[in-house]
Amino acid sequence: MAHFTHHSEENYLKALYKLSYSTVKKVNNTALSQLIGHNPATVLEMVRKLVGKNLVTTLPNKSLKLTPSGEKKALLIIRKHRLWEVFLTEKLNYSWNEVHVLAEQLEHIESNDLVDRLEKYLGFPAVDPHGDTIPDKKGKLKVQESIPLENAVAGKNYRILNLADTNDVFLQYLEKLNIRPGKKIKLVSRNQYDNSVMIMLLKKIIPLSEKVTKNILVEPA
Amino acid sequence: MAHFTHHSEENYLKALYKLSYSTVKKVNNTALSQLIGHNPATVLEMVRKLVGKNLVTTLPNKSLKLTPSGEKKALLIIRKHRLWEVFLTEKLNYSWNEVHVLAEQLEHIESNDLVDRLEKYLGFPAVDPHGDTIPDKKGKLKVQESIPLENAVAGKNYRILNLADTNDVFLQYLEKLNIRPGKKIKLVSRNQYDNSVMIMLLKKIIPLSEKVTKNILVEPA
DNA sequence: AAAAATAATTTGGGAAACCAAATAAAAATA
DNA sequence: TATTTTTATTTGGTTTCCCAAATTATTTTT
Repeated sequence: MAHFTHHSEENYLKALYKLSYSTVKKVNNTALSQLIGHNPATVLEMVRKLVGKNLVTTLPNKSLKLTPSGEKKALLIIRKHRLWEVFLTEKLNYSWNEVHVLAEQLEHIESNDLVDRLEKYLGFPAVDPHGDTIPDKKGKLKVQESIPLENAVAGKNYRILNLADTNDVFLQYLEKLNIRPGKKIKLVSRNQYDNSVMIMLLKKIIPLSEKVTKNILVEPA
Repeated sequence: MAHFTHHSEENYLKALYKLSYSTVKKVNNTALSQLIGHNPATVLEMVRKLVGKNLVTTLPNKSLKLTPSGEKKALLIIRKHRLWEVFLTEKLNYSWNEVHVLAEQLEHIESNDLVDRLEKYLGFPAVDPHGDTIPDKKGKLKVQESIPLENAVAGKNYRILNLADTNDVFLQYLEKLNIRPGKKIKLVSRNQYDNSVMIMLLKKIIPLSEKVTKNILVEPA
């Protein structure tokens, strides 16, 4: 039986992925045990199973690493998690700090097609409510370099990277507002009615229309 | 740990609920084993556990019955199942005959709040895509008085409520004819020879065999 | 009622995920 | 380097949900 094996297995993969990008000096059995809150013996057992499935490798110094296929699996789970989080906040009005627990359950629903449809339904969001980028259906995570300000998250800080429209009027308009690549801003709020936003730049609040936010590329800062 | 115990348990409750409203003469261990596809020994074990939790009782003649609290639990699972089915068809464009498998997974997500919000988001639908009524958040199911189209009266208007056969071929046949729960039809005439009927749907006359009319449930409209 | 058929129950296992406690190995420190 | 501390591994459990095969009711049929 397929059972809910995958449930546990997926949690291990996700944890290993997290650790690999965390500040933990060494991703070993102890670190993994602590993160997922299971006994080291249990963790060892599971890791061996994952090694057997070619999802994880243990380096000579005993630190753990996802194989390419393991990493892909992890990213596909993270994709599900983040898309469900978007759904919960955007459609069901959950606040962004209460969605995590629910998404932990939803991420284990077995159907890639379902998540692909969900993504489409949500309008292909670039980031989840926490501002983390969402891997694509192949498990590729775009390096977070640039997202349109349109898809940015209220309350977060950003650095302006690029302007996607070379129209002169547009550029001069931004210039007057002191908006240009390199500047640091905070997305204060978004108006659901017309998708305009308020940003804060150098202590000043500035309103920007949807058309403008579509053409300002930023990165989290 | 709470684990996924509930997952299996919930399936048993749901199965018992289904059986109690089916045409099965006696809801006993054998019937339950066959419906859920598990070994009789396994089923006996689970039933005993459920009896211990006061969710099921065994009558002196060994037939099984849900207690009030067991039935409520069952109905709350069915509520989740049906609301998720509505979501999948209405929002993610699944066709109504492919949502069942996915809803089987989604119905086990633990959060009543989530389903309540989902219900609100979907506009408090009365029925799922198959035409089955959705229990309310207290586990109450409104009774719908439906009659098979077979027994309907020529010349009267009806609304299709439900389809009594889940056979795929049957469902696809109806799908092609645009016949599904919610549609309004008129019974134009009945052929005494073979008990076939003519119905009118959207100005078009459609013939239906006796076998088909036995499995289409309608209410006067 | 006796035989046959059917249903319920018991018995002995199995796999998956867990754990605590003991031991072995490795790393850090004195 | 010797000692201590930390980490990895082994060993011997546990629980949950599942199975097949044997046994014991219980019903049905003859």
